[in-house]
Amino acid sequence: MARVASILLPLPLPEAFDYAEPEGMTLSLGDQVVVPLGPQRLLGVVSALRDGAGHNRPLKPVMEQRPSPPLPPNTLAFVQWAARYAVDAPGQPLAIALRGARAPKPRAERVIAATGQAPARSTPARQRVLTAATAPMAAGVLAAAAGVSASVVKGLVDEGVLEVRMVEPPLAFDPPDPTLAASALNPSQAAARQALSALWDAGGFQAALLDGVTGSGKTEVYLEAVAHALAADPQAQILVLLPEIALTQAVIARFAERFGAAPAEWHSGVAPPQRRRVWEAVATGQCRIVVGARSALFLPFAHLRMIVVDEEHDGSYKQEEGFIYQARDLAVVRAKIEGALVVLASATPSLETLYNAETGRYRWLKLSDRHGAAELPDISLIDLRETPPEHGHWLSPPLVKALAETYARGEQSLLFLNRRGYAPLVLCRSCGEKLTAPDTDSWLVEHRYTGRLVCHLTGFSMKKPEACPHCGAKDSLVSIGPGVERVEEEARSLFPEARIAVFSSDTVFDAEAARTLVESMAAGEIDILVATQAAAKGHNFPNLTLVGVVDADLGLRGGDLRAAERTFQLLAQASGRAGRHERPGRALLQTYAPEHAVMQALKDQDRDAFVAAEMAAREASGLPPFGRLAAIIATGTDPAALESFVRSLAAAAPNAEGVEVYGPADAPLTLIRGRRRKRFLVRANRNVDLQAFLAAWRARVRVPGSIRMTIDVDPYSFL
DNA sequence: AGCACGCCGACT
DNA sequence: GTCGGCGTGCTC
Repeated sequence: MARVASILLPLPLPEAFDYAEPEGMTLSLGDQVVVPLGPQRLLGVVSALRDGAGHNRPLKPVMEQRPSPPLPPNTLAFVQWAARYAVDAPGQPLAIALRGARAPKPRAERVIAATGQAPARSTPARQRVLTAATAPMAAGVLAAAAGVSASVVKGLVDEGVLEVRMVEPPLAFDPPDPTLAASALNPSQAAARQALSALWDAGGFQAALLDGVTGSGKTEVYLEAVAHALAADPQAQILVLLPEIALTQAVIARFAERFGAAPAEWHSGVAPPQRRRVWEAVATGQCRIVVGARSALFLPFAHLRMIVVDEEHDGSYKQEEGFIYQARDLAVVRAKIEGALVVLASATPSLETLYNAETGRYRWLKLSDRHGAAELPDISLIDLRETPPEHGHWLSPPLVKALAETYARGEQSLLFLNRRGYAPLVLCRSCGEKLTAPDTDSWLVEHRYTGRLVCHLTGFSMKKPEACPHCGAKDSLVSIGPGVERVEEEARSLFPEARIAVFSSDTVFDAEAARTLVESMAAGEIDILVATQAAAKGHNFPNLTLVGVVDADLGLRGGDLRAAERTFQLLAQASGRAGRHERPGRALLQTYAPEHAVMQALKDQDRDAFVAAEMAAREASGLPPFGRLAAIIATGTDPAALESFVRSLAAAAPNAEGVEVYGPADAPLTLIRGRRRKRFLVRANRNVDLQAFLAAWRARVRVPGSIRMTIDVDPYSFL
């Protein structure tokens, strides 16, 4: 009797589909297979095998068993766990896990090599080519190295002096050498490294919080912990997660320097053939270290022993679209499944992580010393009610004075404002209309560099109109509020001689541009840098001694659960940029609410006070980490259909002890891309199986085709 | 996710 | 009178 194979497909299907194992094929769990689905052929993974006796309907056979490495059992288990956690179809995380397996294989490369034969006629150009052709290389590279045109190279190939070879790209990664270049650690770092090594030696699942202020040298500590693991277990694989791609290059360079071999890189910018190479090397255990963004968590590690989540508090770990997950939380789960050590590192840990550290679930390792001679900056608050900026300006007199002093001393300043563009809002003086994107009710942001109005939510953009599109009044549009471009304009008018640059995702759109700007800042070629949060983290500017936060209250106005926490983290990071070397730094925060607990805690550099106040508030209302949240968002183009759906959804909510359902309510962003949006918020006690509740609820309703429903477990965005 | 089937507007 | 818009539903 033929066997039945359950095949998990990378599609939003509710379950695995069954296929027949054909004659002459022997499948194993995790095998990559190609199966028919309707008219298409799809790559899937064997998730179960059983005897075919008693099957009740004819099954299509598996078409092909791929020779590629199988998905390891732990990875499959993790994919299934993640799907249940997110209350989504297992095919969603599987699609992420197979992203490398589905990429095309790296193609053989054409290279040119010398044959040893001498040319019949030698010319200076030909001579230069032969001198340059020391090793096989691509034709274009050779021509460029010799400073000749492609035709010289081609002529030599035709004559047989050079030949074309096809070279298979290397699949293997160079092994890291843990003994190579150990960092010198200060006593505090050495103690933390010791503790991490001890946890690793203890074996099995272990979790630690590596908690140290900016500049305390967390990276060296985890590098040495990685070295310990690599040396102790020659099979051990290590994953380092970073919140954004911009940081990967710097971390990869550190690893390459420390271990003499570059680790594998994994994020959305990696080319497909390279992904395939990484995927297979990770699945076979050949690749030892991966540095990547959140999706690297779904790589098919054969023998994962350690995961580092750097900047664990960073909101970028929350994936908000498609398959919705929090990579930091799933990293802990993956470590549990693998029996590995997970290290969460941050200068401003999330309240969730601090809670776990306080309750002893995570080992809490504190780094106290700031590296070298650097001291923490002096932080003071500027009360904008007492010393407001001039009308239409955004820099208050005390901040302007500090900028002038810093500039006069030949030192650098950073003006931090977490707002792209010139002005966040454009309105008509004549009719009062706020300009919004079509089919969306979020404001259009004015960008002066490009002369356009941009919707930051949908990417819609238009040329700034001459007249109000609503009432037709001419020259009536006014720009309200500041963005980085406007602050730059103001700084230029105050300091016309100063070298001023803007660092935002509009001026720095890729890793290369970021590196160039960071280097020129580090080299002292910029006096005043105006930056969004793109520049708040990770970089080290020795001559930066003043950080001015233009609008410290910005984050507090959002009114969502983590507003205070995020503001504290962001401002602590931004002000931590100042004075990281010999010179003392200072940070000035412009605020209308200097008495707010967040501002006071920042001024006193008292993280513990902030955390204690915030924890007490969360505990009193049963919010995370003391309770759990989920959001349900329903969208639809037809308001009446949406309304009737959310009514039926509300009516279907199961009754459960320790669970409250709020809603339906209009989402703060009522309209996006022509779809109206409604939200429910679910709050549950920690001991409630929130996923089971949500799954049961969803099973009770039929979602009409015109309505889209999204479940967001542990939401970070409340829009 | 594809892809097909199926009912309502502007064209040869 | 058709070609085609994408709304709805199914794929082991």
